[in-house]
Amino acid sequence: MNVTIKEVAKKAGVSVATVSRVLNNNPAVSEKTANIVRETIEKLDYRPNFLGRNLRKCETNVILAIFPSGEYSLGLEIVKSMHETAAEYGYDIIIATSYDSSMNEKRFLNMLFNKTVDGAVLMSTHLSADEINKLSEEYDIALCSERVDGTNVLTVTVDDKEGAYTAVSEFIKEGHTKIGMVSTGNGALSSVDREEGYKKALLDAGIEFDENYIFRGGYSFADGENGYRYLSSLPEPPTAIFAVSDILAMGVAKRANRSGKGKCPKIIGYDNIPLCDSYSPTISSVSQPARDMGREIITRLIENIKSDKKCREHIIMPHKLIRRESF
Amino acid sequence: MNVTIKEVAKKAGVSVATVSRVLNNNPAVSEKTANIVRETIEKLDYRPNFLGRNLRKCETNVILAIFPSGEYSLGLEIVKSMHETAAEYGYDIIIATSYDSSMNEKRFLNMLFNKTVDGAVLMSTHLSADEINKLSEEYDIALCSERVDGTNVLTVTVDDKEGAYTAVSEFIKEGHTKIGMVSTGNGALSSVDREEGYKKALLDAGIEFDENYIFRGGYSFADGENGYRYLSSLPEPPTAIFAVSDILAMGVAKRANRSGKGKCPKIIGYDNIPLCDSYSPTISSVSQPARDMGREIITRLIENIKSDKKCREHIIMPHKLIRRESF
DNA sequence: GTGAAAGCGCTAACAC
DNA sequence: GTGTTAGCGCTTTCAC
Repeated sequence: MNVTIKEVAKKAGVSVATVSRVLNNNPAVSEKTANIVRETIEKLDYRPNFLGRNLRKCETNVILAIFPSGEYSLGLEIVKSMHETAAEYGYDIIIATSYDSSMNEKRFLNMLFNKTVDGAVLMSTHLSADEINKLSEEYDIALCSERVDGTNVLTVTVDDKEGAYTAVSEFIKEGHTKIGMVSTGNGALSSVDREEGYKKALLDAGIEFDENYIFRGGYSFADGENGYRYLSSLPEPPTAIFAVSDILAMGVAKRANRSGKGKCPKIIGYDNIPLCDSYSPTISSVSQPARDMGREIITRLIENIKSDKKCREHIIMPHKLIRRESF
Repeated sequence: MNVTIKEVAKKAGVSVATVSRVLNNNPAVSEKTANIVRETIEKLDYRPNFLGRNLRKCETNVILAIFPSGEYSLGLEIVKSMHETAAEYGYDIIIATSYDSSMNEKRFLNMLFNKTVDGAVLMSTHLSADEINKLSEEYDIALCSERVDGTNVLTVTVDDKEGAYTAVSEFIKEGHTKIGMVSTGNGALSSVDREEGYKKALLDAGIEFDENYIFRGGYSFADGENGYRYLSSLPEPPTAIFAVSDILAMGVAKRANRSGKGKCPKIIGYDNIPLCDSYSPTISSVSQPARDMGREIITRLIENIKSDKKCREHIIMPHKLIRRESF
């Protein structure tokens, strides 16, 4: 067993309470005794056991971030920023990857129930609005980047509809009228919202919406490739394609560049992941302010954890279209 | 406060000891009482508080994985596999990203000292061999994918020298004699070893080694681009380039494809990350068996944690050259 | 098969 | 300014 607070107290000739006070920078201890204690701690190479502290305080200073999958690059950016922000407040982030399985997700949420973590950020979830609301009554949770209809919990998202609207409007501004979209078919609200934005942009420009111009698949690069294959096989293939993620856009770009069929369509992706700058061609994208999102969600969540009044705001962050070679 | 084991005991008309036994599937409790307890647990929606359990047992069933950075794709693969393996044993993995800073690394290692985690896997480290050895005397740690000279701890790596040797030998087999290398200059042993392999392959084929054919930079895509710029500016530019990571190889490929200068060199990367299949061109690569590495390291580490004899083996996993468009 | 009770390492109320 | 002491929620010996 390790050296405990008791041994420090004994060796330093003070009580455990005093050692604890020094440990927690309690000012009510004289400089002199504090120094003795600190020296003893040093000498004994004492490290406070957080298990004891955690049990006593019923808190762990750890926040769980549930991630859909390792390939979710935007999420990595957000998590990085969450890490940094959390560190400022003395919190740690632990990442759990659900691999898009609701079983995994529930397994991880157990960490809330059994007090292993103080709160959780869901970066994507399979829970229903009801489940989320119920969870939020007892625990500090937040949704990040993916809103869920009918929930009343702290949420940070970008306005997906607006983002898509901006992208498609840019296409239209440059004269495109046959505009394809590569979306996902799993009912994720972010995709649904982006489809809304796509439709609205067409509508506002007096272009008729044609369901055939939307391809719906999964999230992978290969899905992007399939999207291009499908769209380019239409009788009147689109001259511009909007994809709901950068990875999808890259899949589209790869196939488009190789097809040799006529002119390559213009492409805009979504998320503005770092790879956009590196891919060949570089990919235009609707940027979500990952850093700000991470900072915002963690700051608020920690406030919720510390105080007892719960902020349940839905914060919408601004987006930005970044133009690169693909458009 | 939540419902505790005490309340369950009271409600069920048994002692806390019995409830605890049921919780831990201790067979020494009669089916009948067990059922009553289970029903009560259900009824009260009782969730055991792990903080209590952890303190008592002085273990958390959590393993820390220290990651160099979010961009380390092979690491993501390994971690995924670590997750899965750990789950089988009832352990969780928490990921900490050091962003290649030794300060962060030390901060995270505190989790070992303060008992927040039962063990740690370092996927890359700035600690010295001495520090690691010392750490390993008291804590269960393991090195994964990056060995450190002079350490005596559980380690899983691929043979970097061999992997590089294989790649470069393939180039030679196809008639290349001017072979460039894009390496890193930070002294990481994996890079050093790969340079050794590169040299040995040349030597064994009777090709003279020329220091000018090695470019040393960082780990990023841009470093790969710089590597190509440098190598292609040599009086006799290489016809084949071996890069110590896939991201570097992609940077090389991007610049090479765009330069228009003569014929595009053949390229082989390292790690075989998923993006190799998706990049344009697809990238040939030396594959590290990420899944097996993750499984191996976690299985052994958990064994070490549970038993008290420490396996300190250095396990070397086999590599494989995957050929794609870039070679 | 079950219960009483000690104690894991720590913090915080209370007393002095 | 410092010490005493009562737990936080759980597991586990030791009785019975």
